[in-house]
Amino acid sequence: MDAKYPVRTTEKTLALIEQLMEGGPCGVTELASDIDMGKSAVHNHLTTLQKHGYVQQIDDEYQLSLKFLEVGGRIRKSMELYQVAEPEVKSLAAETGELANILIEEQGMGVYLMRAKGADAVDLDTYAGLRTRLHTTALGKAILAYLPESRVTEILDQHGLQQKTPKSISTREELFQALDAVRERGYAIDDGERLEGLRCLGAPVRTSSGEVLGAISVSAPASRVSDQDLHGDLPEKVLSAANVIELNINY
Amino acid sequence: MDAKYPVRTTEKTLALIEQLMEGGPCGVTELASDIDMGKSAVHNHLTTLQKHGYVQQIDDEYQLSLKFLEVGGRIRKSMELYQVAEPEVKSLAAETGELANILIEEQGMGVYLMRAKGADAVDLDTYAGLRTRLHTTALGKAILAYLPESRVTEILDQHGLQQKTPKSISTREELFQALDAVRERGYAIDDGERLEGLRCLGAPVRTSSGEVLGAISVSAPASRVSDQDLHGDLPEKVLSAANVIELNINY
DNA sequence: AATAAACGTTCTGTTCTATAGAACAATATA
DNA sequence: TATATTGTTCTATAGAACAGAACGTTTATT
Repeated sequence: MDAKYPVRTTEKTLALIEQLMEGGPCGVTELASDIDMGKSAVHNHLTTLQKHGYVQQIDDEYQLSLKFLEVGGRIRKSMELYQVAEPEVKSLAAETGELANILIEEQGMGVYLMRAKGADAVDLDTYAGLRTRLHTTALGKAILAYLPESRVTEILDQHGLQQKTPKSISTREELFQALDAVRERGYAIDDGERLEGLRCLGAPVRTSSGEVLGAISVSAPASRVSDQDLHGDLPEKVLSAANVIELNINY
Repeated sequence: MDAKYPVRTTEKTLALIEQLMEGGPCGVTELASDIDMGKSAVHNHLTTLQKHGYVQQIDDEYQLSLKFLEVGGRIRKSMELYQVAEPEVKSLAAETGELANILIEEQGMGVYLMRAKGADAVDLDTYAGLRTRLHTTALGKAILAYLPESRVTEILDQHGLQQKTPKSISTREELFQALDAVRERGYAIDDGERLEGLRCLGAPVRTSSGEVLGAISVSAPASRVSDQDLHGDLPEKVLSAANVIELNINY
């Protein structure tokens, strides 16, 4: 995590990539001033990245290429959970007509592996690869509830409890109570904690030995999800999908 | 393309990433011998990449993280063609029940932006980010047909005409004839050229000024696509979807 | 049309640093 | 218990990254 002997040149390349990602296509001079490097050095880095396909030049501007999507796509494709869960999450979206997601934990953050839109799905700005704090979503809470407590506190120490909406969980006590509730029910609920008016229901996906691999969820506008749905029909569907995934993973 | 003053350290980092992508999770020693570097140097690179979230350590092995998916996802999301075409390609898949795709050209290669599976869709090993030779697919031919001829020959010089199946296009003459046919019809056909028994129909997406932005397609097993479909019903649906995309892009 | 400003790119000497190799601790193997 | 193999720490030196100056081109200004 700390890198005792960091490779400074690599860090500069990464800073450049980050800047191109945040700021979009850019010329050499502007980029150089943005990350505080000389023009020639930036030029050398850019042409090197271009040579290997990570950057391309369009209309006198440099920009990141879809090589990153290729690398990311291959990594995702190689993940067993993704292979198994993908068709199930799509069915779940089709069946409910809403938005269905898979999330995994990586470096203490939640990463969306994919989303599938049913016929009436809301259009959230989630996308494959998006990172989110675990405590802010039903998906994340479903994962946290089944991680070792030591790991949970480690994650809290690292990332804190940033609030998204007034309803968000803001203290550790509150979170641990919520996680207890998740373990009791077997699924997690987010009632407007991440986004006002949005209700989510997430269920963990675990191995036979109890290790948590990720979570799946359905998100829908509160107007379409009654309190009754939230504790009856919907959890049944999500838990059933999670169960099918677990069975297929454990052979 | 050539990088007159390449940053060698960055190239080593990229070689390491490439090796981790091809070979999967790996220890320091093995990785060092794979790419012919000292153990300590590899260790420094890995911890640097880890510090910035591109690599993670699991069970005494280093592996690439989904950070790449995040970067790739953000790049894709920022592309206007993707934003506009995504819902249309999904409808196309739903409507036909088959597999629908978007492809764009990047650095002379075709890159899949997304795929959408209809109810009966075949399960090809394509995925978002996958790169393919342009002359081997209906999607690629739809793009090549509307690129300037100078650019087409440039691409051929760079990437050649590798054959995938006995039916593949193997000479420049053959390709240019095929591209003429595409321009005449307005859509491209792949009848088993990429994969035996698979038929694809691709249509270009162009701006009002005639520039090609990419192509969309439907792929289906030959058993479900009659010769009649291939020149009647199917092109109509694909062309109509392409047209909707074009209208939405040009405002 | 002439001039100036700004750009991307080339090039080199100096400064900084990436790296091999040796040594260490920790774990696995015999 | 001894031996091999791993990941990691550390440092001197070989080597490379980079600032800055200069170049040719393009764009903006007067």
